[in-house]
Formats: sequence, C-alpha cells, structure tokens
Amino acid sequence: MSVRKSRWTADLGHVRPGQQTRSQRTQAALLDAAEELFADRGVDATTIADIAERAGSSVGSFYHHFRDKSAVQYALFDRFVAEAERTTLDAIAPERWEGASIADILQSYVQFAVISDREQPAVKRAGLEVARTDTELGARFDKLSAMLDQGLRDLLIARRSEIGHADPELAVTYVLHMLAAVLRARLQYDSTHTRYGPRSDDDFVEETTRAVCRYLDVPPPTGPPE
Amino acid sequence: MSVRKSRWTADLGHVRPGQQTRSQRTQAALLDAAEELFADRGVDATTIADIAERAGSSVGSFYHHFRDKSAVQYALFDRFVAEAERTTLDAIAPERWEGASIADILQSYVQFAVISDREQPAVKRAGLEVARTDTELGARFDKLSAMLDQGLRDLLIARRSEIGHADPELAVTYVLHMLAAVLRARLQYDSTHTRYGPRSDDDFVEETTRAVCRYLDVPPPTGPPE
DNA sequence: ATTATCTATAGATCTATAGATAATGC
DNA sequence: ATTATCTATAGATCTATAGATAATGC
Repeated sequence: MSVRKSRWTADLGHVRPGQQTRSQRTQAALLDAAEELFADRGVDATTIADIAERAGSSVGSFYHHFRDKSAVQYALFDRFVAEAERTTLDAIAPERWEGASIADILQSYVQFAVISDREQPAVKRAGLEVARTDTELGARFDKLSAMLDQGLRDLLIARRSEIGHADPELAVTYVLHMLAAVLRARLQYDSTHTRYGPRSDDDFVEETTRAVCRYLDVPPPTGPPE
Repeated sequence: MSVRKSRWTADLGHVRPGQQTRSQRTQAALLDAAEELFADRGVDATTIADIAERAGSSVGSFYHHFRDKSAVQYALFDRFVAEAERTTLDAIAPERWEGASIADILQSYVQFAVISDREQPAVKRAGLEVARTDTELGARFDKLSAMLDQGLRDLLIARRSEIGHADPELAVTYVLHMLAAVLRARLQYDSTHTRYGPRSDDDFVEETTRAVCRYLDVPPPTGPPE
C-alpha cells in the first residue's frame, strides 16, 4: 500500500516541486522577494500581492507554487537552516581547531558571524523575524542554536584548564549567552535605528573578543584577525 | 486666536479624556488587555475584538476611547516611557552614586533591570514589541535609551581613572552595548523558548557584573547584591 | 499534453461607524 | 443633558480559488 501523494512535496513545506526551468526561476524570485519583504516590514505586514509584485509575478502564480504564506516561511527557513547547519557543522569540527586556544576560537567565531551578517543581512533577519512568530519554526531555530551552542561548548570545555573562573561550566554558559546576545543586537540595531554600539566592525570584533577573554581570564588571541 | 481642539486630547495619542469614573475604569481595562495581548501575540495578531473581549468591554466602547489600534500603542507607550523616564532619571542621578565604584554602579544597574523585568514582564515586552513596528515610537524608544545610555556613560566616564583599558571611551561604549544586549536577550528568551543562558537570576546578575568588571579591569563589587 | 501563468473575484476577516440604549452626575 | 456603552453592520483589505490563456518540452 502506498500513501497517496498530494500535489505538494512535503505536507509541512507545501512547496510545489517545479518541473520546468521557468517554474524554478519564478519560485526562486518569489522566495527572494518574500525574504526581503519579511526582513524589512515583517511577515504580517507583507501581503501575497506584495510578494508577487516584487517578484514580477502574480498572485495566482504564487499560489501555484506555495499553499499559503506560511509555506513560504517554511521554505525560506529551509534554505536558511540548511545553509546554517552546513557552516555550523564545519565551524565546530574539533579537527579544525587542533592547537587553537580559547581566544583563537572565540575571535574566529565572532569574526565569522559579523562577516556573514554583512554579506546577507536579509537572510538572517528574515530568519529571526519568521522564527519569532511561528512556534514550530521557533523550535527548529532553537535546535540549530542548540547545535552551535553545544559545539562551541565542547570546544571550550575541552580547554577548561585555560579558564580562570571558579566554575568553568557556568562561565562557558555565560559566554555563549553573551555572544548570542551581542551579535543579535548588532544585527538588529543595524537594520533599524542607529544605536550606540561600537561603530566599526573591527572595533566590535576586537572588543567582543577582549571582553570574553578577560571574563574567562584567558590570554588574548595571538594575532589580530586575519 | 485659539486652535480648535478636536475631541481627542492630543493628535498623536488619539485618546479621549474620560469624564466619568466608569469611563476611566474601562479605558484602563482596555489598556491592560491590549498590553498583555501585544506582549503575548504581537500587535498584528491582536484584533480590536480581542482587546475588547479581554477587557470585558465592547468594540464600540473601544472606539469611544481610542481612535484606532495605533492610538492604544501610543497610549501604552506613554505609560511605559513616563514610568521608565522617572526611574531612569532617578537611577542615573550623580548624587545617588557619590563614593560608589564602577563595579557598584554596574551591579546595581543589572540587578535593577532584572528585578523590574520580573515584576512587570508584559510592560516591557509590549514596549519592545510596539517600538519594533512603528517608526515614530521606535524613535521615542531610542531617545529613552539614549538618555539612559548617556547617564550611565557619564557616571562611568567620571570614574575613568579606574578603567584598565587603552581606550576608556570605547570600553564604556562597548559595556553599554553589551548590557543592553544581554538584558534584552534574557527578557525575550525567557518569554518564548527555554534557552541556554544562566538559569537563575542571581547567577545572571553575578556573571554579568563579573564580565563587565573584568573587561574594564576594575575591582569586583565590594559586597554581594543586597 | 502538460505545466505555468495571468486576471478577476468570491469569501473571510478585520476595522470603524451608525444608531439605539443605559448610566452618570450637575 | 451629557457621557458611556452596546449591538449590528457597512466598507476595506487580504486570502485563496476558478477559469481562461500562454509557454514548455516530449
């Protein structure tokens, strides 16, 4: 007995698999348009007509590709999570960090996060915006965060003897919380209002690294960021 | 020549000044209901009917008091900003901190922020939620942030000789950014998903204080938080 | 022949008002 | 007499579909 397949690939995403080249182009255009609009105005303030118009498509075509607005959210999230998982798994691979000190690891991480935010700000902001509203996507986002969190945690804990803090586990927990917070704040503030953080990215990376190193009481990174 | 007054007090708030005791009760109930709903589901997902129902009132009555949904946002923001300005001005008064070290000031600030978040989480979260969507309210929120920022900055800069950092101004800027970020993150994470920050408020206050003190290279607070 | 796209629009949802009824306090 | 409240509903907005037309590739 075979389960009857609906016209939609998976039941969660509700995205129609395109069978023509033209179809895939349109679908990609719709996704890109939605991503930008979600990041700019938020999901609720974006109508299907907005998305279709910006993509140079039509409402009817939108519904040919996606079951409804939430289907685009899921699809966007898929793109986002897939990419993020790949880079995260790569980044936290222990082999990658043999011989590296805590300071080296943290500096590289902050630097990487800042650079990727600069390159594709809409992607991550749309991700955050979308995860904020939907419970299920929020859970998925949490899972991704947990993976990154655990990976970094392992890297740091493996070097616990370097740490000058009475409770190294707590210290590592705090560092991870702090990094997530300041990186997120910088991404969001930047997009909306002018704020009062360090103006240049270089200053931000340097001071963030300094802050966590001093907190953990580990020596600063050997060299400046490459 | 006198300007013709509309039935609405100010043109921005669009709130009708109640003239009966009953009226003021209803208006307060509507505000409270809106505050909770905004904090929970967000502004867009909240309908006028939702607000009226939770307040034990009616749609018609809502429109008797407020011109539209944005009027409630402005009114809520007024309550929020008025309260926040008072406590902020009080908190950053230089007289208050004579003889206090940098560590004392920062510890008290973090502690105060955490406690007030615990007491009225809906207030601040609704404030953040509302400021996020509306440009004008965002600007007003920024002004409040700037006041707090400047006040704390002055307090810290006045003690710059304590600071062990090559660029004390930059260091203070970073500390303020960091505090805003970690406090906000804790407030928001707490409300949504379980996260990976320090579990207890006491740990959070202690580690945050430790982090900024070590970063600035100033001695830790003299005593534990009262 | 099949798949993709478009225009037009029905249906659902929410906002905001009109008009009738009830409560207040001078 | 004035102010506040309620119910019912018109009007606006957005979602999602139907049905007709155009493009694709076997």
